[in-house]
Amino acid sequence: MMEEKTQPTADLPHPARDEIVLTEVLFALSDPARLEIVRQLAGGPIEAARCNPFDPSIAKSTKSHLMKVLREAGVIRNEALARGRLLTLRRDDLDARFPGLLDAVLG
Amino acid sequence: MMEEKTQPTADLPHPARDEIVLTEVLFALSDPARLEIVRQLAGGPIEAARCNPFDPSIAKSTKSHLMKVLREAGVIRNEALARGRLLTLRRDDLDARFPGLLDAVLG
DNA sequence: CAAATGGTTCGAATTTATTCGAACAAATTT
DNA sequence: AAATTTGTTCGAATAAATTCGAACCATTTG
Repeated sequence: MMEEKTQPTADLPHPARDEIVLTEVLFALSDPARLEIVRQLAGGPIEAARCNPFDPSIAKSTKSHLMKVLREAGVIRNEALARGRLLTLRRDDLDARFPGLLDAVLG
Repeated sequence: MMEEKTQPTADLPHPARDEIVLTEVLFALSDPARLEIVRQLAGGPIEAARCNPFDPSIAKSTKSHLMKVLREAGVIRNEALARGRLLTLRRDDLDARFPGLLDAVLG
């Protein structure tokens, strides 16, 4: 059978609100680089290209992986937008699922 | 020179309140077994022997390690008490440092 | 004093996470 | 249409975390 090739501008899987797991969210937020991304997104959606994890020497595959961990935990949404990607903090879902958590983490 | 041998009932090091780091706290809480311990301690201090990480097949060295991660992150206090150890959630310190975080995590 | 209880530490083995470069693909620009 | 920009995925290398048993120790119990 043909192997499904990777689809770059494809829709990436996101957990539904009720599938978001607390320990996975905490883990996603427990990395300084990932937490910094979340802080940037707290001000509103950002295009991925404009979202820099303050370490300029980071490989783009590494940055992509940071986004993947956040996305799979349900912390951010990552959607195709024109040539790039739009990153959005899932504030509504997180607030509904774990009231007060995001506010506390964002300080 | 004599090597300092391990001191079992010794005072273990704890970070001061202002040394507690958010990402380390989040990491400590991101493990289900550790989070369960914290939930048990939310009701008040418990003797370590009475604090079970719901997996009965766990080695005692593993349990000790779980406590170590929580202690070094500043989440719990671990003090000598008679033959055993008394575990205390550092609620005051955590509330002062990261208001609302513990409440949000404990649900 | 001997044995049992409770718990830390060390070292080794295993499992997970991180990081990178290479390959690839879609949309845009030239 | 070719080149650029943007960003995912894969596989491999490395780094970190977890887990266990063994050794050890201090206090209490017999």
